[in-house]
Amino acid sequence: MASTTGLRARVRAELVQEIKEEARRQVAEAGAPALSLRAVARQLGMASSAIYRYFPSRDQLLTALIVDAYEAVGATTEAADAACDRQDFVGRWRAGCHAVRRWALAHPHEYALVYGSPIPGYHAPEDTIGPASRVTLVLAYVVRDAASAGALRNPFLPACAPMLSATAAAEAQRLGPVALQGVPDDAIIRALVAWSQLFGSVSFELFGHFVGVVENIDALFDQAVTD
Amino acid sequence: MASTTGLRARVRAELVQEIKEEARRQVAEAGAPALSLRAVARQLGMASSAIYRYFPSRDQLLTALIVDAYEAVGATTEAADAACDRQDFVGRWRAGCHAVRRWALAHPHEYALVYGSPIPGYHAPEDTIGPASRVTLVLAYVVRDAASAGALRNPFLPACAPMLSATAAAEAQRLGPVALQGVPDDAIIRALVAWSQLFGSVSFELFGHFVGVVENIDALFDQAVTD
DNA sequence: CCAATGGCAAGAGCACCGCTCACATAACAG
DNA sequence: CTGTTATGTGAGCGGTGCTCTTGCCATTGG
Repeated sequence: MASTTGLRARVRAELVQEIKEEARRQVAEAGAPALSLRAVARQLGMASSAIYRYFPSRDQLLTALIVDAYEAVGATTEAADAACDRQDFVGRWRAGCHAVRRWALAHPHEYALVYGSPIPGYHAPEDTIGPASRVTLVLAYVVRDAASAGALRNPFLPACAPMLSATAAAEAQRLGPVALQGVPDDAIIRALVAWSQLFGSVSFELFGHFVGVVENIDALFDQAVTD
Repeated sequence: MASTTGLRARVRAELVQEIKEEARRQVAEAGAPALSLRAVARQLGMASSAIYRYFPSRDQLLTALIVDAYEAVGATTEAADAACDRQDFVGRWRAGCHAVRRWALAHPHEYALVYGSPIPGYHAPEDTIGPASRVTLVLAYVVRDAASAGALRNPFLPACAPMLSATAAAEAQRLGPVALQGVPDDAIIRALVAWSQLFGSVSFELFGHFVGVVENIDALFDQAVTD
């Protein structure tokens, strides 16, 4: 059992990897719409039709890239969080947010792939929601840990909060059964707001609706919104 | 002088309008990438090459649609703001935000066109920045009016604020020379954060990163972030 | 009132795209 | 060794954006 499977399966896996690498290179260079199966095949020195032995369609290839991108940003965010003092909740939160932003600036096209406009006819298969929630879970755990440590500031939420509680609980349930147990509803909502704000500013920065400011914006944002 | 220009120019303008309408229909139906000049020409009963008499390229057609979309969302936002009591700053702010969100939900593909991932090789020409700032200006004016009326809450910004002041002033200058005169820097920054948060949550909702909650999220968001 | 100019539509054509299919070929299982 | 199965090939279909030549016909100048 020198090889986990036959030789054939191994070279196949390698080729799948090569195709994805070349495709990722093209996406990083010219964006997702410019990804061409024929160009990938040309670059790899094979017939264009051979690609279809490994990916049944262009969309499936893109899906694979999307999953990889989710995993990549999730991994860097987890790493940034793991490098922090576990009790420094503010630091962990900021580290996570900055990791997301840094990754986005380093891989703008891949960021657009996962957090930009979706492919028009595209519906995400189930394989993507797991990797997609990795980065979300990092921040959710920070909030949970802070809550369980009693480090969350007093709520200053207005009167409309009660009607939100039910939906907040449902949202927490969807995110992950154990992610947000025992976290006050208002904290969940504030975290949700902060979470969408993070990706809003990153998108604005990346897509050119901003000019400068943003490093400061990001540094300010978490300090103003979470605790 | 029954016609502003010759008859020829008028029928030309009509045809330009027809092309844009059909193109907008296609974009609204299947998204920007699915826009096909040939399909537009087919629908209009003309040869595909004839389109190029009116739009030099597919990108130019898309640019025209982008400008129109900016104007549309800007107009509805302005209308929503104009319908409010001028002194009800919270109400004006909320009305503006909800107008943006309502328009986005009604025209998801056009929203993606202007606030989603940019076309990869695309650089916005100058014609777009004017219409683009219409909706921004509405909210900026609300902040300015609230500031001049002294209705802004006390700042609760942390120590990093000073270094932001210069960039905030520059940002305000860029936005429009008269838009944010006399507004405290910290208010500008909070407005900027709120502004990106608005589009962040709208994008999340539209692009499927949310499930429910969002109506409440939006109602909550402005109440928590501005005054 | 006629003729010339120039905007306009049409169609063929180029290079590219995603994708399919029939066919050769190589590696595997028995 | 033989049959099966997975893999690579090339032609081909219909689609795309875009260019170019050709010819029509309305507007305009004389």
